[in-house]
Amino acid sequence: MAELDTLAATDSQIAAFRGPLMEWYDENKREMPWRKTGDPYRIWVSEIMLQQTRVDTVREYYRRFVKAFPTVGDLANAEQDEVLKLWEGLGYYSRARYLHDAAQQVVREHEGTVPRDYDDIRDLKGIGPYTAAAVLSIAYNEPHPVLDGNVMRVVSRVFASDANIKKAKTQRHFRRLAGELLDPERAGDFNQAMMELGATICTPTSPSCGRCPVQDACAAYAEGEPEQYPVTPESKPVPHHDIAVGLVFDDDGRILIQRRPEDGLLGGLWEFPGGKAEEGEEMDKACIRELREEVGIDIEVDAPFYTLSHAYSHFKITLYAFRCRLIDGEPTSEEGQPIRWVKVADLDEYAFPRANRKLIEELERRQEEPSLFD
DNA sequence: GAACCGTGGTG
DNA sequence: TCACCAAGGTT
Repeated sequence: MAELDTLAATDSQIAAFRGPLMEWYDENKREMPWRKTGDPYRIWVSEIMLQQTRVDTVREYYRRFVKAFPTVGDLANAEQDEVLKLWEGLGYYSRARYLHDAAQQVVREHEGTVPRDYDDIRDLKGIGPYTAAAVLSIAYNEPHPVLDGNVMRVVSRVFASDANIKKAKTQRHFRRLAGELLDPERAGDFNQAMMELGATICTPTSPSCGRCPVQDACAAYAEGEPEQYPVTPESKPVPHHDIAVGLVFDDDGRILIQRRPEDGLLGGLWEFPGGKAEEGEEMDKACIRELREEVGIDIEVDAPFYTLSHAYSHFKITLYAFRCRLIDGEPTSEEGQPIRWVKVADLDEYAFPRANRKLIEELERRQEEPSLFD
């Protein structure tokens, strides 16, 4: 096994890689909405949405987003609530907040033009090494190699490197190797070709080496077991929490919602108030306690409403929702966490997390069938 | 360096 | 069913 520091692309390897990859890409590239434009702003939007998110998931979100905000200026002038509503369901909501902030920064500091300089674009919130290289290469054809999960897998196989891809040192060398393979004349196409190869041919399990255009340049293929690359460390156990939330109705049939703090999990989204149950605590008691602590009201639990399981990025929950009535107190808006009474029909105007959306769907279902509302 | 940050598809 | 993981970035 070669050491990372001595690993390098040979001339023959580059020759067997660059040309065949580009030919394959020209013949096989998939159609994507953001490939119909040369607008650096739209390419930027697409790359933010594509972070840790599949192409097929992004397509529709992208279309709606650039229709609502055709230019950097339009996005900069938008309200955060409007941006988050368009991001609802896509996940990693800090991406939307950062993109919104960065658009205002581009208007303020760059006259509304996406920077072409690496350090300048890296200064924008939400743009790291990958996105900077992606936008610069695709929008401006600047020769920066991208290193995403696909490229990491391709590089680890081409060079048969068993280095841990979670380590910064490994990524530094893999980025260098990707740069050695890069076609400097067609940087944007080359980067997209690398990612598309990883997504469609050089897949994590059972790669299609028989259809691979760079088979002859691949050391892992020569070894016979490309699936053993890349090497990743074993994952840790995922924690589980029980969550109690209250569907609190007032006398007019409106329901109480609260916006989450800007930072952290689901930041800036609206939700039904509630929180984590304590060890051994009954869920209805947890609901009463949380509503007292979070919004300063006394409520009575009418009935269990719905229970669901949900997985977040690094923990899992079981969510217990209860139908509640306001007994005493006026809901108080904590700092940065405004509350609002909303008609069920108007809940669609707000951005909610998925788990809450499931509750809303159930609410709407039972409103159409009042008999289901015990 | 490592924890944190969503969601849906996949085998 | 459930662990894995996808065009990563921030703190």
